[in-house]
Amino acid sequence: MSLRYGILGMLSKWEASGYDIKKEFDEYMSIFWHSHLSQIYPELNKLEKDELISSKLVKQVGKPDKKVYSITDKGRKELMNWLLTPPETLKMKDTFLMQTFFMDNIPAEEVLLKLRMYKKERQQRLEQIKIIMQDRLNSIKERNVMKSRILMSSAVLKRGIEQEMYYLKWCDETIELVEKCKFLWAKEEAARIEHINSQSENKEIQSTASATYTEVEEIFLKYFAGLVEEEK
Amino acid sequence: MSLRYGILGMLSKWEASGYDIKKEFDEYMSIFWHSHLSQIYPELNKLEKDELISSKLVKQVGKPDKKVYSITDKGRKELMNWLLTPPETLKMKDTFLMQTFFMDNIPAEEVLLKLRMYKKERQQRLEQIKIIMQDRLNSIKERNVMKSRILMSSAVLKRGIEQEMYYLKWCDETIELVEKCKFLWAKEEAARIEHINSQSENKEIQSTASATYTEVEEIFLKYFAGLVEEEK
DNA sequence: TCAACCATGTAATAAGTTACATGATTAT
DNA sequence: ATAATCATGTAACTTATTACATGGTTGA
Repeated sequence: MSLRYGILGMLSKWEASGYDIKKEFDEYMSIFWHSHLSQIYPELNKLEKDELISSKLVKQVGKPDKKVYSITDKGRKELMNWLLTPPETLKMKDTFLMQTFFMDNIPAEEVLLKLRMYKKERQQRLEQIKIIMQDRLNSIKERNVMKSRILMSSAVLKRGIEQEMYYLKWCDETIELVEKCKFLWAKEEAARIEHINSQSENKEIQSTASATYTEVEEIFLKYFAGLVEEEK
Repeated sequence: MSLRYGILGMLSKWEASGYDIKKEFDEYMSIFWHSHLSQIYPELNKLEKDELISSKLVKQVGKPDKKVYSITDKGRKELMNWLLTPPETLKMKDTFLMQTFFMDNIPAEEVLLKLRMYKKERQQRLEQIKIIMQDRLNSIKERNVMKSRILMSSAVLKRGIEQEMYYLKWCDETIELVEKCKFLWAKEEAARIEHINSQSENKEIQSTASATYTEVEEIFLKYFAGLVEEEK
């Protein structure tokens, strides 16, 4: 349902074609939403049928013609109505974090490799979004205008940048954690091999399979510093 | 596709029923994923048909019987394979941020109301997740064990807490920003009314419709402090 | 010349959500 | 009494993704 309002909101700012809207979803709006063209085009047709938007054909030179949509009064009312409605719960689908959650199943070196690769991905994304922000801030300064619209979209932009910044920071801290604790994988692997070689005394072996918390307490507390309330 | 591996990964840690898995998705795993029972049950059947997991019926007293699933060797191999695979791109669907992006369309007081309400929601979620973390950390300390499994799930937990903490901080800062800048809404509203009353000189009116950047520069720079690189 | 961009769509499939169905137990 | 928890599923529907289809222009 929200895609509908994402498009409607977008058209409350500027007139745009389906293609334009997709670009906005990929750039600025990618902080909170994403969508495919094959979903946007049918949705635009539905919105037009419901008379929340209207279209006009614009002929272009050197480029294919395009259908430019604008919001109607009815559409504006519908948008305002939705804005006063409680939001749907946040839906996160973070496959990388899911993999991380289960990464004890692969060797420590592979874990480090994955974390470093992902860090690069986040870093690139942060650079992208920082460029968008600099451009925006410069344009506001140059034109010397400030509107509630600019204010609210800037707030969202800030959230987007922070999200990336802190994800990146987490990557760094987690790489450090795994580097300091990779002996855990070696210990567990050794215990597994021992377990195969002598299956008779498996109870004794299981107790040596894991390290004690005391061995990593300092590293662990440093990793969680600032998040845990100190108990007295 | 990832739900499949979420379940498989879950079963690489403990044996569980569909109902148990759902609880884990709602609690610990909610940091990176969510799923309904009506999606989990069919997926479990598929996984069993593919021989990645196996089930046994466990009779219970005072409770309905349950089907407890465990991962097979084939399943463990499939999981490891997936773990070495690049993750799908992060998919965020944040309806609240979407609304925020378009909130210039509703009065400033409504914006503040929405921000304050959402802040409470995030706050409650943070409290929940902090309790989960405290329980986890205490149990590790008590039992005095440390395994790579605990390490990796703790890393994910940290990310979850940070996410909530910084979202909450953003709510606070954005509430402050809107409070300081709510005169923008009043100004734009006044200009709109003037525009209706005298449609002849609309060009002149549009120039007074928005405030200048200079009027809010100090507030704006404070809001973005730490995110923007200073230009010399 | 080959990829990328502009531009709009449909069709098939996959994934996710809500509603329906059943039924026992436990806590308020 | 009534709601919540435990437990497993199916059916209908909505949403999202990938593949297919078309075709001109621009830049490397």
